Amino acid sequence: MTPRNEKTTPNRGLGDFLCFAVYSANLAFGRAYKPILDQVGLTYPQYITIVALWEEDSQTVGGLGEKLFLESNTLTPLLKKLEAMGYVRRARAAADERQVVVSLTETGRRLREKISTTNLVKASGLNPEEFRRMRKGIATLRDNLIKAGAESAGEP
Amino acid sequence: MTPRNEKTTPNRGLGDFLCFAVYSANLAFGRAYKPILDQVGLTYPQYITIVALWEEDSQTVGGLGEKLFLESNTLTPLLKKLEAMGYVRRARAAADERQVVVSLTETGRRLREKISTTNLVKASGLNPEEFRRMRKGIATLRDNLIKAGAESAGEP
DNA sequence: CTCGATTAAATCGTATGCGATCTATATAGC
DNA sequence: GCTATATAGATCGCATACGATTTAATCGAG
Repeated sequence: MTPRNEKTTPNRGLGDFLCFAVYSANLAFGRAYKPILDQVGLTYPQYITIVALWEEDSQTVGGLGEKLFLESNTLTPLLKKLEAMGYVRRARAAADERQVVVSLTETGRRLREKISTTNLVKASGLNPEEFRRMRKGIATLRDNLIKAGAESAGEP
Repeated sequence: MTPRNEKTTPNRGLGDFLCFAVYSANLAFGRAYKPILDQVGLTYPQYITIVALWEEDSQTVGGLGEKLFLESNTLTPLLKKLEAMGYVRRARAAADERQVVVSLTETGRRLREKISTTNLVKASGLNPEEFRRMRKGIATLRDNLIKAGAESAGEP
């Protein structure tokens, strides 16, 4: 019934999967950052959250989630840990008591000078131009995936 | 003491971080795969593990871990779930009882025909040539990060 | 003004990652 | 052949992700 069957499902290995390249590169980044972040007691996702707050302080949990592509179920526990460490404050918004505004403490702001990632940029092995192209390409890929998901979910 | 202080820590936002592009793209891939994998009851890491077994069946836990960049502490529970679902078998190697060999069941092999990722390739928005370049670029980036980590850890 | 619908966080359960440790097996020296 | 060491998985605890639900506050139609 199915002669020449092998051709229907070509023998693609892990190395042929773009998703695996991204998956494994993400693990590698987390491991590369670890020795640096250990010095200030941050995990990798906590660090990314701090970076978002350096860029714009005093954001709501929802606003932070939009930028980080995370929901409150992930962010709330993470932010509580950052608060317990003294890097951020969490306060209900006066205008809308449903919202929680997250702000950096002075200690949180000072982390910026304590965390140097220049070694990591070197470790990437990319020159500034390659670095920029790669970053843009991956961000576009991400946005394409999100857009396609939104379209197939809701109305096209 | 530190005049012109702003220049020492330039205002880089999330969008300037290659690591964040990779981090968020990885989340996006997991979400894009979800509706497809839900049909066969697999999670995204479980799927990647199955792909590794399609490429080469009957691997030890350690061998699988090398290809997936994962340790036994992550793989063992995942493989037990795949075994409970009937997609793989786990058996101690006769030659060396310390090793556990993981093999696909017939059901596990048949998943290959049931999971179609052509829609996802389209969703990436990349033509075959761009797709290939992106995949290679990210894999190289990953390998550079791993190499740099190994060098700074052990002897240079 | 009031009640149903909506929205923002938080909570809960499950599944990864991963450091640290444990157990069982295999190997090396003597 | 016996013991010390090394190796392969497994176990445990903690920190994300995330679907589903809950709680509390706001909004809106009447």
